[in-house]
Amino acid sequence: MAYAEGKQKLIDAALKLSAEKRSFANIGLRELAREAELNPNTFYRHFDSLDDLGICMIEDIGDVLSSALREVRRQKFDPLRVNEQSLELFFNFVLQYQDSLVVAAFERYSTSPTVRQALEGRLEKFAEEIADDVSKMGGLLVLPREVIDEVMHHIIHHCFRIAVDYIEQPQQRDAIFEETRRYITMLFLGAMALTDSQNKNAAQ
Amino acid sequence: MAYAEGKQKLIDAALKLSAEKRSFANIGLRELAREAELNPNTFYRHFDSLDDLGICMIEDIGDVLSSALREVRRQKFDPLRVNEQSLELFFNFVLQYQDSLVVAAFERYSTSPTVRQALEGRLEKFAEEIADDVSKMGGLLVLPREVIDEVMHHIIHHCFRIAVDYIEQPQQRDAIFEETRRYITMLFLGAMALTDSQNKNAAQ
DNA sequence: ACATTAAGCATACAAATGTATACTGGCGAT
DNA sequence: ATCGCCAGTATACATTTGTATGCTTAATGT
Repeated sequence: MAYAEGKQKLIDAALKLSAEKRSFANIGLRELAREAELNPNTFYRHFDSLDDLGICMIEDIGDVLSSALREVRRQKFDPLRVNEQSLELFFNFVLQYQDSLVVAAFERYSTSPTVRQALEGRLEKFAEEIADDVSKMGGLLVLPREVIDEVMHHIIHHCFRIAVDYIEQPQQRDAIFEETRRYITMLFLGAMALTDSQNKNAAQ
Repeated sequence: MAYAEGKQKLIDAALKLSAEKRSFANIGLRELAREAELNPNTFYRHFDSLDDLGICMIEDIGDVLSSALREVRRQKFDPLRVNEQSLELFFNFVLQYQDSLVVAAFERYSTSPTVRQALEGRLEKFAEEIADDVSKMGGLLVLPREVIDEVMHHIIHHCFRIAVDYIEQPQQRDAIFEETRRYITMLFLGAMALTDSQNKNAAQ
């Protein structure tokens, strides 16, 4: 069963306003109701508090991004030759879900610990999912799973950060694209070198 | 000439409240005056708007961190063997300037574009300063200056992000410390590998 | 067919907020 | 000695906010 009409309207309004104002924290209950074209008191029918709504919003965003990302990940992805194609997929994805991404990026440092926590969990899940893909297919990669996780963790955080820049600075998009590709290859190369040197040390 | 007493009080209050609430954006003028133990209207004597105060606050933070960091950077720093000592210095620095760091980390994604911009500028300056140090002393490092800049840029951003975690999750500090050390070595190793392979390609 | 419940509305009110106007004390320059 | 200015204050007011109470429907279960 989907959410009641009003509840969904309020969540949508929250997402929109959060993206606009770059903050969920200073949105008022009345402001929300206005945007959703509902009576202020209707809020109470669906939520206990603004925090409650915030968590619902994050979950909503998580679901949207999660299913969309699953689609993206069907594509081939060779981490050592990060090709234009897979990154283009990602950045298109970013542009398509602008609001969700901006809000997510922002709320990572947000006021409410509960909201932050909900978000952090989602992020780690993403990293794990992609690490799964990589480790399943990665022919060239001789990295242990834990290292892949570690690298993926860094990449996810990087991508989230620059996603906002990518959205808001259209004239810089090519540069960001290239920087990100370099970053990813750099990380994987570094991870291999580090793993290598540790193996040698252990063998001595 | 330093700021007038009241002005400084307001800036300090803003810093404190921002750190507490993890947001400068939803601090009210009256709330600010209350914290500074001043009459609400005194605000207008010193600032045109809350944004105006925000920029002053960022500059204040920047000055504090900048001079403190300069002290830290007097120490030796070998990027390939990131030793406990230099990282410890950094993390002690983080703990010492908690409020400033938390606010800075937070405002990077904040509401006001002007405040964000002011902050972004400061961050890049830090990265540059440290890159200077590294390139001056780095005996082992055969990296071109631009690559050092690039790596430093990533490191700075990483450090800012995890600084908040480091502050707020005391039981995780050792893990964060270790993760950061690995990250830095990984990045430098990767940068070297990447530069190498490009040189080879160019030589062919 | 009727009772119950969920979802929404209108009205109301105390509290807090931003801002305008007008006043006070101190300090430096003339 | 006093004039003007700077920092701070007091009072006032319209606006906005969160929330409480009670009313209307529409859907639902029995």
